[in-house]
Order: sequence, then structure tokens, then C-alpha cells
Amino acid sequence: MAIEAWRALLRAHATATDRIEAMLAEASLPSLAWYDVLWTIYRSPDKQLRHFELADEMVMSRSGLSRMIDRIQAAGLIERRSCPSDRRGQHLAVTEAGQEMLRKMWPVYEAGITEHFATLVGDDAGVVGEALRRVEDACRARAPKCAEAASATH
Amino acid sequence: MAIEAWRALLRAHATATDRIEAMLAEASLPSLAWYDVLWTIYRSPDKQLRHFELADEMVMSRSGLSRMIDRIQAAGLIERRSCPSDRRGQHLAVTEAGQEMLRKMWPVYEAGITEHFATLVGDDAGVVGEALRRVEDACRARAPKCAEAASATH
DNA sequence: AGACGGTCGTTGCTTGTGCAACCACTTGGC
DNA sequence: GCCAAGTGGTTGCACAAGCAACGACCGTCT
Repeated sequence: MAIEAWRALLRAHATATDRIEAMLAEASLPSLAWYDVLWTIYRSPDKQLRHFELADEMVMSRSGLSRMIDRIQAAGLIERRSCPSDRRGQHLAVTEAGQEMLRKMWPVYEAGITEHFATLVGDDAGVVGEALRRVEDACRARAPKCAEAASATH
Repeated sequence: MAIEAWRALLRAHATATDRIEAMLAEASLPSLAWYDVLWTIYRSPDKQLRHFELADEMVMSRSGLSRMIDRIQAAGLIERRSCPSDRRGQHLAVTEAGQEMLRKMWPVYEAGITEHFATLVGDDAGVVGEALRRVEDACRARAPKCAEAASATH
């Protein structure tokens, strides 16, 4: 039973993200990953995040994120600010153009979620969300390196 | 509510697959994708699939799958058989070594699912699985090219 | 103050993936 | 039979991601 649910998770994720990415691409908008970066920074308490905080939020290696940040910055959607308390690090912040991009992307993204996920899950959304949050929390709890970053933002 | 469930899906998928991939790598075993290929072929009615049938099963481009098949074949786990009814095509079949690999991988994979997913989802597995299957089915129904392949194996 | 271990972020290299173009072959119409 | 249109699978190319190694910097201990 749980095995079937696991396979369903894999396939639902693959097909749904595929379709939503296609919707974004069709609207000439950036990918889901960019949206996640922008939104994760934007919703953070100070509207800015350190590089490593973002890497933990996203499930991604630091090098991969570093290059991605390069691209998003090149597009003018985020800016790197030097961090006064730690000269190694930087604060990442969403630019005005980045906020505008969030506003442009959200309707398309939301429509995708509604069409390819929300209406299908329907009344079970509460149960599904709760169950999947337990999965994520447990996985993070087992990865000690992520513990503090995860707790800082949840 | 549904939005939260969607985000939970994204994060649960990312963290859980990450952890399970790590378990497989630690045991010097191939990735989840290879397992999926082997198992999808092996469980099919004739224990062999055409290339495009597999591409639809997996959510993957044909070119990407083509290279992956190359690698799995190079590892001796599957074989390409010429297809008598269509000389363009090939039947993919799991070799004896491939079946052995399935047997070696499954315990690790299953342990990963249990540890990082099943025990967390717990009694909600039925509801979660059912809801996510609806998501996948609907996504596939909207992608006409996948319709017949999906119905052939489900 | 100086040295040392650990952390932050970037870079070189390798690997994997998608898109578009391509060849081989099948299918349907004439 | 033959030609045109479409399909199955591979290849060239560009790009994204991870690993390992690196330089810069922090915190601590003596």
C-alpha cells in the first residue's frame, strides 16, 4: 500500500511539474526553480537570505545554486549584497524587477497547480499536505546539516 | 490549502528521493532511474518494451532515454533486441544480470521508502496514493501523446 | 597576536538531459 | 509500384547540476 503511494508520488510529481513547466515556458516565463528562489527569498523575514540558507531551503548543492544565482542575477531579478557581519558571505535580495516577475509568474503557476493538482486532490488536500509535510520534516531531521536552517524558516 | 499541499509535494519528493538516492549510492548501486527502467520493462506483459513505450512510462525525453539505455546496456543489465514487426524499432529486455540487479536493489530501495516515506505517511497512505494517482491520470489524459501508452500498462 | 580547524561561496571538470536535426523505416494514397 | 507524410530512434549541441578542490574569511584556543 505504501509502496503504491510512493510510486504515485513519483509519477504525480513528474507529470505535474512537467505540465506546469510547459505552461510557464509557453508564457515565456522562467522555470519553477527560479520562482522558488525568488519567492523563498522574498517571503523570508528580512526579505533577504544568505546563500547557504537558500541552498538548504531548495534541495540543491551549493555549486548548482551558485550558478543559478548567477543566471537569475544576470536577468536582473535578484541582487547580491555584501554582508556586513561576514565578509565571506552575501545577502541575496529580490530586485524590483524580481518582484514584478513574481507577480507575473504567480497567476500562471497558480493556474497550473489548480488545473494539474488542486482540483484532482480536492478534499484530500489537507490529509495529503499533512502527510507529505511529515515526510519532509523527517527527512530533514535526519540530515543534521539542514536542521538549523530548516528550523529557522519553518 | 491546496497550495500548501502542492509545496509539500515538491519538498517531500525532493528530500525523500535525495535521501533514497544517497542510500543507493552508499551501497554502490545504480540510481533510482535505472531501477525504474529495469522494473518497468520487467513487469511489462511480455517482459519487453519498445523504446517509445518506456519513454512514455518514464517522464523523459526520447533522446535522454536513448543515452540512458546506452549506459544501462553497457552495464549489461538490459539488451536491445531487433523488432521483427518494425525494423526501425527495438525491444528492450532485462538480462539475467539485470534481474539480479533488481533483486539486489530492491531491499535497499524498500528500506529507503519505508524509512523516509512509508512510516511517515502511515495510515494516510491509502488516501495519499489515491489522490496522487488522480493527479497523474489527469495529467496524462491531457497529454494525448501519452494516452495509449499509459492505458496499455495501467 | 598567531595558528588552526571549520565554514561560505566559487570554479574546473565530468555527467546527464532536452531540443532540433537527422536517417531509416512504415503507412496511406495515387 | 511509387511517392509523400509521418513515426521510431540516434546524434550534435547547448545547458544545468553535482563533486572535489580552492581561496577567503570566521571563531577559538593558546
